[in-house]
Amino acid sequence: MAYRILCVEDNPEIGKLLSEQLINAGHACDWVTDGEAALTALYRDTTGPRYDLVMLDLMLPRMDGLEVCRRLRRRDSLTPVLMVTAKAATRDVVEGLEIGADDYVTKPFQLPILLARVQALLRRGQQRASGDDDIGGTPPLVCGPLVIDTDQHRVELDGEPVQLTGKEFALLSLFARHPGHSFCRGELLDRVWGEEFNGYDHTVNTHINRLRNKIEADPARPRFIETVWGVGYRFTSRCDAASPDAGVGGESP
Amino acid sequence: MAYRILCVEDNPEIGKLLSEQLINAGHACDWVTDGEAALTALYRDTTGPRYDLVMLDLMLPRMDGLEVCRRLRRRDSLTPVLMVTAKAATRDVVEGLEIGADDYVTKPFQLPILLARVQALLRRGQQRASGDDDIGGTPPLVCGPLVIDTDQHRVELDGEPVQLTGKEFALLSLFARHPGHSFCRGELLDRVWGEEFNGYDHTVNTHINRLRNKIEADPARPRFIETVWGVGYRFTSRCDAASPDAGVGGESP
DNA sequence: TCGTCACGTGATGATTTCGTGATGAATTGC
DNA sequence: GCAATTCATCACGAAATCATCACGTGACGA
Repeated sequence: MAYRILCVEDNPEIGKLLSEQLINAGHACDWVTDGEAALTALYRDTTGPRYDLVMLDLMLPRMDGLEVCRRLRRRDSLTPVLMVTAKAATRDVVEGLEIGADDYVTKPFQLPILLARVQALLRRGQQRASGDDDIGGTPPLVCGPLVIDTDQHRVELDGEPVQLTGKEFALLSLFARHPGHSFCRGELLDRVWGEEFNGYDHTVNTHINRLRNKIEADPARPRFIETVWGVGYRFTSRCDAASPDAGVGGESP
Repeated sequence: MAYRILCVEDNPEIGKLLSEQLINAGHACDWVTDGEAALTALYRDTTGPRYDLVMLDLMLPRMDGLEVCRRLRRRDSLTPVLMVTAKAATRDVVEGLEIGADDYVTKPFQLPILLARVQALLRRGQQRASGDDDIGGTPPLVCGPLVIDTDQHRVELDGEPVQLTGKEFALLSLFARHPGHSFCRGELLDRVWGEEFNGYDHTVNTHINRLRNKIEADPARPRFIETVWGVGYRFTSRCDAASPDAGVGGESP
């Protein structure tokens, strides 16, 4: 799938090579040659992040790459930054990473490695980007036997499709994006129903109940959605208890 | 900021070095020495993701590091993986990243760089957990073998989850946030039960008792929650007092 | 118009947690 | 040593919390 990448590189040979390769890999790549142009490009659109990844050289005309990164991070801590530079000293690498880079590659680089690192960053960044309202292009979320495709609004359990209603799907995908986090009922109402909804907390119970009946082998002993007493509910990524003796009424406290 | 890290490394020198350094940096680090143990540790019976980061050597006994990563990714696309290995060939790096690693460091490594990369991954992973919304953000509280995660409303002892009730959890996390401080019963009632509660002081006793039964190996000789005679209770300040045998360490009998 | 479906609410029974009293053990002060 | 506190531990009923079912409503399409 196509991602938007900003390449900041003053060396024309390297810049040309990189943008060609990135476009070749199927991405949309803009290439600028100095720090101020980089910031301009990054902030051109205020409605959302303009790029899914920034490749940043450090020694740049008009504004240092570190400074670009610093300013970017001041406004946007999400867009992944990959520093590509000749500065290979230990303290340079550490400084770059501490300022907010997500990865750091020193020149001369192996092109395949650089591209693989780009892919890894895009993959990771994309998962993060899937907020509560899902935009297209998000890869499915895999949680053990559960596959949740927010894009297609589809859920599979052990390869079998599961039919969920709107609220059930919204609940499950919220849970799956925050495995382990304990949500209280009010929080769930806010995030799934919307803050303007004012109904009863125990509406959540009913929906959790219906959801469990669809995805749990034994709804009384839920494997995915646990009850946190006095708090709310929590999604589990306890994937290993796949099927050894699921459903057998053994009592092992 | 304390995070939970799993270090998979069969070389005892490097494993020791890494886990020491990570603990030194304030994290909770478990160290295993082969691939199967890694998977076991990752998917031990538990709720939620067990670790915030996995450091993975590739050449391992019993199961290849790549295979570990592959299997992990089959069930969990979120936990960040940092490969640390001597395999430095371009195709190795590319393969590792493609399989699902988020970063790849070759041996011999510069320790400061490695630690900076760990920090960068944790930072990114934390945002991933919080996403565009503001969920999460509170790293777990680590007191030696005790890990208290307010976010997930979860407690681990020596890596094993401990089931606590609401009051028990509130008590323990209050204690853990003030190690060494002696709380009298009235103070505990005020801060855990609320000032409007008017019950008996010795209600606290019962809850401390129940709590000890769950987290102390020998409740009669408490390691965490000490009794201060005539005053109240105190959480041990020697948080690093790991249990002698059930530690994070490798397999040194 | 009717049937179907998703959803919210109420009611009921089951489960878990909580507070209290009672009793025995540990500690302190004399 | 001995009495007086103070604490640990256990059991039990009350209260809080949760699971489950049934029903009514409104939306939507046949």
